[in-house]
Amino acid sequence: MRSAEIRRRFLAHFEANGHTVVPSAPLPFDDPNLLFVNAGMVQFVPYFIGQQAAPFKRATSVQKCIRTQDIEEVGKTTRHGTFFQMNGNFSFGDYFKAEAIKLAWELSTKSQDDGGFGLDGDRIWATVYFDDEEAIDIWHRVIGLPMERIVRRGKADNFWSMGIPGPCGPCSELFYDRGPDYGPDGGPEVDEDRYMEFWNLVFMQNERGAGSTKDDYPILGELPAKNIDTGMGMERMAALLQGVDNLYEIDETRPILDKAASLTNKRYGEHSGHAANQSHPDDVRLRVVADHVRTALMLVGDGVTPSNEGRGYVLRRILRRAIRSMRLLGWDDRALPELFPVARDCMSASYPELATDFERITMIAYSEEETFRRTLAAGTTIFDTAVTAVKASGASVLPGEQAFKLHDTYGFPVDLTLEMAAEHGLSVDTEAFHRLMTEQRERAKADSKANKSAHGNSPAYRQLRDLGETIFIGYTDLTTETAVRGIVADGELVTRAKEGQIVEVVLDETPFYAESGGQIADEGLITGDGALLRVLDVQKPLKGLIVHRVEVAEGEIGTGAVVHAQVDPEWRRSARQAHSGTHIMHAALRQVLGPTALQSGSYNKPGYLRLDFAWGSALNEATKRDVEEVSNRALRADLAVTVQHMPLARAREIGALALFGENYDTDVRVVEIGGPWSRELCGGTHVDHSSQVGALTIVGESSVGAGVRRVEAFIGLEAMRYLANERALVNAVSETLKVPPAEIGDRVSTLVERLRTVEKELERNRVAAVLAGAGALASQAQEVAGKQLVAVQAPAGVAGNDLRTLALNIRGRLDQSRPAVVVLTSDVDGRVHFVASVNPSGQQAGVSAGALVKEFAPVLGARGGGKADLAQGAGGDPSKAADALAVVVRSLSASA
RNA sequence: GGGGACGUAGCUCAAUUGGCAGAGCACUGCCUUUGCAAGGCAGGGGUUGAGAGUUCGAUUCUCUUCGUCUCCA
Repeated sequence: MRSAEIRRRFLAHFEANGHTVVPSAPLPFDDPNLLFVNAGMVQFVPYFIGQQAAPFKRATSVQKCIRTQDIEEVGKTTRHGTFFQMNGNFSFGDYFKAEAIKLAWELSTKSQDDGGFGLDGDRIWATVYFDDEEAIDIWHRVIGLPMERIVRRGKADNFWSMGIPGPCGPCSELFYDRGPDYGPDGGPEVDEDRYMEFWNLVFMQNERGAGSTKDDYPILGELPAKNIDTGMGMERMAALLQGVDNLYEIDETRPILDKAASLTNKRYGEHSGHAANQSHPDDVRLRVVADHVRTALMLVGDGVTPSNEGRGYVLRRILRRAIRSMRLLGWDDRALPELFPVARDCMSASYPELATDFERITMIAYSEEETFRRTLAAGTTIFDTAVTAVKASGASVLPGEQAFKLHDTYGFPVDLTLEMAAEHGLSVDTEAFHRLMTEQRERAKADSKANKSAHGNSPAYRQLRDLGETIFIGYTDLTTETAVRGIVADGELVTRAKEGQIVEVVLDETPFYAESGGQIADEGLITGDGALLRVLDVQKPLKGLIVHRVEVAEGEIGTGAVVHAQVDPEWRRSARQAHSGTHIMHAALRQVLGPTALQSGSYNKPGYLRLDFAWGSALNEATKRDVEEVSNRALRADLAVTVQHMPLARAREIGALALFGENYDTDVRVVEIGGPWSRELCGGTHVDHSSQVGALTIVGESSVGAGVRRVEAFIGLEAMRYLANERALVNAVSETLKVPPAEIGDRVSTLVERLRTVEKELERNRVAAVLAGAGALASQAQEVAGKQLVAVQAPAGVAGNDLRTLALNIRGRLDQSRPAVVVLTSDVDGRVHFVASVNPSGQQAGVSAGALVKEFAPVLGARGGGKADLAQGAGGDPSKAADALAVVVRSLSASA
């Protein structure tokens, strides 16, 4: 049975049993503590912890998940994959243990003809928490599972919590016996390879307290509303139903593996035993490729782009690991263009957007491979020099420091270092390498820990949020009378704030828009009770909590005070223009460049907007003009801006654009400009008609990373002012150059050209003037101790580099077969500049320009120095020049 | 968020305790040669990313800033 069919049957089974089908949340999730969604229940957490009322009693989903903690183990074992899909069913205070167990059992064992998975019930085992008699009873008496296939397990295996105080509870896991080929008898306690876990049922029934370790915490009491959270591993079920050993061999990954094998002329499984730990390194590499390529496809599909931090870094690592695994298999060409289309064909049955979005996805992924190839090329040269150095020193071990530096600074993977070192007959000090890696890891960890305790998720916010949601009325009103619900100073709840303090204030309701969706926070005032608060920033640290950072400009403010909140209307008007302008620019970009140019981030504030979008190359002038033209035509057309609320699914149906990485509620706000002309999910504040935006002018276009470009524009009055400025500038230049504006370009380039020629000419003349006296000075050469010596005062005003040129020229005029020494001084604005130069013959005779300078410079009271062939310096008293030159003569005759 | 490295001619890169900014390829001209990565000679091309500091003197050292690459969290 194919994975897509497993998915379909799963959802159908639970939908038929009263569950609402909820689409998968995007992988990048709106939670600072979570890089990616890593379990099916993540998007339902607010319902489980009671922060929000669940809109449905029962839900089911197939959730995309990513786990990278064990990325090094991928391919080596059968159980680790970086991407997987968790099929789940959830109950929020509705059905509990009996129903959950029954639903799971039914679907697992129902015959395939009847829409089930058709597993043999006699080969299913269940584990339960050791004292969960209720679950044991259900398994045995209701389902009919014999007692010998019900296994009691401890807290580590069969008790679930989120790792922090909150809901928790026992679990029950379903295992399938894959038969004696896979390992010894005896159930999951003996061998979890033969007995494969495929479904975990969590019975959320208790409250847990704080604890020190993973399974050391008190279980406090029973929850008032009990919940069910289950997870059936899609890949595991697929492996069972497709009769393959592991998740790398199911229908959604095996074709990628086969493609990699055929490219590299490998035969998968040729050298490996049946058990996972008997895998040949090539087989491990093939599995890594299959796993990582699929994961990367899903990540890029969900809007993640490679970068050097956060989510983007995880993606980069995965892509690069895939590429270098191919390299280790012997494939040096571009690998991703061969593999991504295969991965797309594997996954698009369940995720059709991968096919429609494929051009954008590959643009990002392939350009990352190009970047990596450049990195590898640079690293290889550095590697080669390191190897030559090691060989030259007669050693046979490449130091760990070298391997670490290659990895840390130049991004050259250590496994490639190992492989290439071996080709040169060298080993690598891996112990030192790992020590350095650990040091770096600890540095980063210590830092992030120090950072977390500093600010982060303050409990004060949580307390305030528990008092209820802040009501946002800013879509319709800019002022309101309301009460101060709480004040936070330095992360602590306080009751009062004095004049001059900067604190955070939470109100019962607010017209202030908190920064989100790229729109900057509102500015304005909060007054009342004799106090005047200037609003500096507005943020939403928790869902449903709006926090105003304010400066207490006058008076004092206390909790409970009735205040008047007033958004600056001018500010808001401009902010609305900018935000609507962003949508218009986005639509215009997609109209001109095609649907690939999808927004990946934005920022807008009064008068200004910035939009990042997926695109591989710089926009030329004509394209920028086109985008501007389309945008401004939309403004002129005076399109109506409308806002409506609808279910997320409906919004997707009508093609509303959703931003990557944003987490949307099931009920979303859709902003339309001219109906279908621009349709985006957005919580921002907008104008009523596009003409109110006024004007839009692009002022910059740049790159923000591989495959992402950024446009910046001015909006409304700012756009007009910008253009007016430009016009004034052009007029000024036109007037100065005395040419019409249209001819400025030509005029400037001829001017620059001419200036350059004249400067060259001037330079030549100056040098010629300096060198004019060279012959005369050279003729003043004297013989001192068998050496030619020119030690003279050059004309005044010949400074630094010119003096050097002169000295070298004079030196060139002397007999090169014999030692020649030139020392010149010059009076430059009351300071002496001097140069000494010795020809090669003179250096051989033991005369050093540097040493000479050190001898006579003190006579002048100056400093200088240099090398044997040339030395120079400056400073001191010009009247001592003759004395200094005399020192030179004495020194030369003495050295003879 | 923390660490490392790099910004030099159109491109790829040099420049030994701070002391004449170079090479190869590309470009222009001439010569040689009937051509398909030809040879010779000559030449043009630089604000050493930007700004400040230390110094007689900074591509080199220090600080700031911008950009690129990279590792870790």
